[in-house]
Amino acid sequence: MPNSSSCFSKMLSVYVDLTDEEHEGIARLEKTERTIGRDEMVFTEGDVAEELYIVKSGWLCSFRNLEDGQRQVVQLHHPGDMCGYHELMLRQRTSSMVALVDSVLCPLPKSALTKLGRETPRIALLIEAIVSRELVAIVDTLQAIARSQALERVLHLLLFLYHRLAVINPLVVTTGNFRLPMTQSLIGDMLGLTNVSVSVAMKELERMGFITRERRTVTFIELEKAKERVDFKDRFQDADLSFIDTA
Amino acid sequence: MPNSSSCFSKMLSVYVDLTDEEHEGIARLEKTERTIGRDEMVFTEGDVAEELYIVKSGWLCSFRNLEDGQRQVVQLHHPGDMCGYHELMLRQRTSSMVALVDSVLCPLPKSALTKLGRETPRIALLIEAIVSRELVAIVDTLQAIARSQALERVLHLLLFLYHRLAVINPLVVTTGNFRLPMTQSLIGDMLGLTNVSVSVAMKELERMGFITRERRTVTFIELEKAKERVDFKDRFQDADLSFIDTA
DNA sequence: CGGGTCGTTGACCGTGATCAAGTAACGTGG
DNA sequence: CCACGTTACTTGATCACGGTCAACGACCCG
Repeated sequence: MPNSSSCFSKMLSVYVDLTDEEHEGIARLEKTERTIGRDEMVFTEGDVAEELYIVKSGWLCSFRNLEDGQRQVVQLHHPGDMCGYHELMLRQRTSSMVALVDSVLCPLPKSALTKLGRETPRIALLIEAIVSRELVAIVDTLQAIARSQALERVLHLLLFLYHRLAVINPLVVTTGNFRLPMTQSLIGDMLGLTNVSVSVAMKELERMGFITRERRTVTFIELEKAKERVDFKDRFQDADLSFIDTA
Repeated sequence: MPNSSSCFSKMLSVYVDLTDEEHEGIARLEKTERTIGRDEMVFTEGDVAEELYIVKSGWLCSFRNLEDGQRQVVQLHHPGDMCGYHELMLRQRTSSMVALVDSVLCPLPKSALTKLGRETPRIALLIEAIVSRELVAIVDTLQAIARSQALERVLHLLLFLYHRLAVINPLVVTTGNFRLPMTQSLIGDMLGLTNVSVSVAMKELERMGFITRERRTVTFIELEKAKERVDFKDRFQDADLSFIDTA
């Protein structure tokens, strides 16, 4: 399989030019594959955390089951993402991970990072940078939850997904639409809402002319107005990794 | 200044035994110091992000000013923390940072991480691990905000601070108390509440016998009951970094 | 055709926001 | 050391958003 077909390489290449050696290093990481069917669990809260994953294809979701029966969705994972690194320092999984659609993962042991650091230090740094950006994305979500109401929360999520998916699929930009394989309950569990308020919010977003919906496909009609409405910042732009080469 | 006095070394040593070489590597990072007075800004949203910091002493806080005049506190920084790394991959600061009390920082350029990766790869990995744990902490906050009410949110924050401060100051555990140099408005801005509900929540926590307050000092009376109440998980325990040495 | 999941709609209610007034603590200068 | 002004905290009244409960409708699959 040619290197160029690696989603992870593709994601990294958005930000730096990879050398042949680095391409090979990544290809080695993706040697093994694991196929996950829809609704299948990759791991469960409390499991011993030994691996990280690179998402080759599909959609996955990390979540926690709370004591009172509620659920908190922590993160969504798309092709090209690294995931499962929340427990890099911890013995046990702090969340469970489930596939929302049939997916393919490349598992790698935590120690692969040690190796990576020695052999291709630039990649190791890049991963560090990407983790830190993921942190910014989660803070964005936190802010949306803490400081805006249902409508804005839902709109923020849709905008985030639009921009995230556009990175690996330019079609999203040209058509303005993307598939959203999440139930409204799941969206609610991500945003601290109930399925009811998600339903109301999405209807209202449609009525206001921001989006249209067709089954599970969402189309943005007024992207710019939408971004303005929630003061959306695209963290996938504005990258600057020049520090990696100057040492 | 002897290496052992470095807060950062102390934090790292909690999890791995550092070699002399590694101690020296850290000491080099902390060569320069910058003193920050109370209420002084370290950097502001939109600034070009060129540095990271290690907190030598004090309390600092990262926050964002929202369009509508609200504020979102993103993170608190204590002695031994690394901070300012949210923008590792980004050109511009996504938040501002201010000192809550007189503080001392050690600034280091982003490129120091590149150097660190080459010279003391274990430390680089450790930093990576710590960043990922910070991510877990922020997810914990997100969960508290999204899925619990005012009383529980405030209690969660107090418990977090108790355990965080205990890492560097054993006195916190023996006395059960710590200083909280935050106004209730600031606490509200962290938890998505108003100063009013924070006030009510703290009064109620006192009435219920979880804590007592004396000025800005908080004392836990019923620590275990409190942890149970919010299902608090101490992320500063349960560390496992064995993967760092096996490569 | 029938069972199940998912989404929509409506009625009611509770938590916390908002507004406002009053109290306590702090810092500054006389 | 006190008088003053400022900031922080407390308390109460009102209101709105979203939760809860429930029923219904749409779509999917066997």
